[in-house]
Amino acid sequence: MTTLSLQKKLPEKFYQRELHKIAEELLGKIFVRIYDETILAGRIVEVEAYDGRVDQASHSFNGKTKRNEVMFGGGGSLYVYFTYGMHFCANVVTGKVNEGTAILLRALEPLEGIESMAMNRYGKTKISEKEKINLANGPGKICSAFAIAREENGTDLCGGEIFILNSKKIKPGEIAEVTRIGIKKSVDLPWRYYIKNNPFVSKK
DNA sequence: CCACGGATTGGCT
DNA sequence: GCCAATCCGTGGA
Repeated sequence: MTTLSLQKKLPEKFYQRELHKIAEELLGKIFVRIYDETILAGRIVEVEAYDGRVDQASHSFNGKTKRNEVMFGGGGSLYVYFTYGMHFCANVVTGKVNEGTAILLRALEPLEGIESMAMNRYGKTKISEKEKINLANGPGKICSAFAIAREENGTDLCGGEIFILNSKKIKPGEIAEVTRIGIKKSVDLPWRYYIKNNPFVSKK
């Protein structure tokens, strides 16, 4: 193992704070899933914030439904949804109960369990550098590589086999704050955050 | 009840 | 750069 084991798991309190503060702090942290006795891990390099109180692009904007109820459950769990008939996307739920805020994981830099992630996504263990770049540089790709699907919706990030490890904060100057991708509403909110010059970011 | 379209991806032009 | 693939939650009738 690497230095991963020296890092601490982020506690519930980390998630029960202000959405955008958490979004920026999530950059650089390590998203981990223990899956089939293998450690899968990637550094978070790109996220997007969604706030149903003011943001029409958020799934939670029109209030609680069966689909989005996890988003209203308070910080510290994983909100997974199915879209375009074929992809899953994973969000870190933030804030207080009934707030309806979450952070979409948009890109990870693969760190551990790369062969296992490659098998999940490409059906093979040996991949090229180009395939490694493409392993988790998109919200649907993350879920494919980490085998995250409907069953993982609502997973507690503080008590199970999916969690986030702490790491040094990324300096403000290293963080880009730009508009979000793939939405039709609230398109001008600069709520996409990524680590500047990181090759694993989905789109510059 | 039914039609619409989406927080995407990858392949083809 | 454009568009098909492929479900199903959601909202309007």
